[in-house]
Amino acid sequence: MFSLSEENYLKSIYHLEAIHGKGISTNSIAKKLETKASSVTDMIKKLAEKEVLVYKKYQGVSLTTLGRKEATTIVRKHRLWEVFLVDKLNFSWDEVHDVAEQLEHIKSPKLIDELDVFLGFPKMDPHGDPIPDKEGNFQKIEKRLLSTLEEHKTGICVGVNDSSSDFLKYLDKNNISLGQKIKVLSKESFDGSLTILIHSKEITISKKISNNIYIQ
Amino acid sequence: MFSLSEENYLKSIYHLEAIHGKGISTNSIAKKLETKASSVTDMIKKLAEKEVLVYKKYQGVSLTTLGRKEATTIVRKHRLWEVFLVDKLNFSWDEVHDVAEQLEHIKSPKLIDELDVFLGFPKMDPHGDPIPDKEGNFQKIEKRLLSTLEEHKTGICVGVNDSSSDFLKYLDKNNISLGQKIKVLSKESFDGSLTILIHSKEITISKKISNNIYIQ
DNA sequence: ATAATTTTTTAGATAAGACTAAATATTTTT
DNA sequence: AAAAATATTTAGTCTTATCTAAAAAATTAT
Repeated sequence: MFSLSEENYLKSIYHLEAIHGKGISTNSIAKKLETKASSVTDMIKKLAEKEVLVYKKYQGVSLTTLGRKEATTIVRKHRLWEVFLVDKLNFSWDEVHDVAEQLEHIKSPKLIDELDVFLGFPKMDPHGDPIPDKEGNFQKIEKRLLSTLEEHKTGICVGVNDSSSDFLKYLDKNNISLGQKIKVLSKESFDGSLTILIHSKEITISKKISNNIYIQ
Repeated sequence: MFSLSEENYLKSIYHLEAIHGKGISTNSIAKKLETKASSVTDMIKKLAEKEVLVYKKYQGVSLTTLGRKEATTIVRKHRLWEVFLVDKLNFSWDEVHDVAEQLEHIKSPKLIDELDVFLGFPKMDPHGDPIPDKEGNFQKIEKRLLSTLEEHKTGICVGVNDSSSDFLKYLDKNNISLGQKIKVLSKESFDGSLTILIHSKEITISKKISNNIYIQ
């Protein structure tokens, strides 16, 4: 059984491994969890004893199979709760994160599997992220950043890279949502900003924005 | 904002006040929470500083209006989640308590009010206990213990006094559920056991059982 | 009303998890 | 390859919530 804190470490390391591969540094974990590197060292030692990750002084950490399984379960719970909040309780996609962050720590295998049934085994959460099934498997969808799309080409928004309320509200304001067609009209080479066509309206978005939108 | 531990103290004191009135003893709180009296003293001081209860050394404690409001909210959350688990996720009434005990601590006013809407503003939880509304009001239902019913009289089961899985499973096994008609055929004066008619079947139940069933 | 018992509080200790500051490794720069 | 900069770990402290053991107050019994 893992504490709330341990679960949050596992989840963060899992997400960091998805981006950077094995060998996650103490500092990057500290940044992600908004804590201090010294706290991370302490916790890492504890988690290594529980055999959910491998740790060698001054080298990064890597999840074991056991650790990855545990982390996947937490991610599954988080994303299923997000679907519940949006589909059943009228939450918008920018309101779900903080609540799901709490709900993901509820311990009850029956709860989460019945929730999955109740929701109709959804494959995606409201931000386009895949939901692992009971066994921890999920489909990896093809996607690329909007910022990599060439001029005059069109893509369909399939996900976001940042689930903060601020960013999602910005997207809402500009009518950018999942399934939305986006055409790149022009690219400014100086700052990487894009002028795009969305809902037959032209808008210009910064590189930072286009770096957080996934298309297909 | 209250910690998980503080919330559990508030809830226990609230339930104890409902039975014994104001002035709850350190020891009774300790028993209810399965902790030590010394721990209770510590926590009581803390809660008194937060003005959710009144505490005077060597005298019991009483909730303030603020404290009662906070406790009512926790009870509301607990009971709404129980309804959700039974109505939507196929839990039986003996499986909900432990999970609801976790869910009641999730912090999000929107979550609980939307859940209330989603469930259709239920007035009762699966054990027949009333659910406080958004303002903290709930209807107090008339009820008495089955053990107080006279011989040859009939009542309808409207609640239970113990929500432990063991007790509820016993009731299931004997076809005793909410709304069920129960007729007392005879009362054994020696040990208080009752022979009752339920579902046109005669069964004998101990005093301890009849002391945990509410009828109307 | 005094003794015995029970209840409650105090004092001091412990564990989890976080922090600061200092020490030690490692990496990067020059 | 030494110096500078960065990253990581260690050592010691703090907070929250708990515990045990002992002291103090209140209650009950004689």
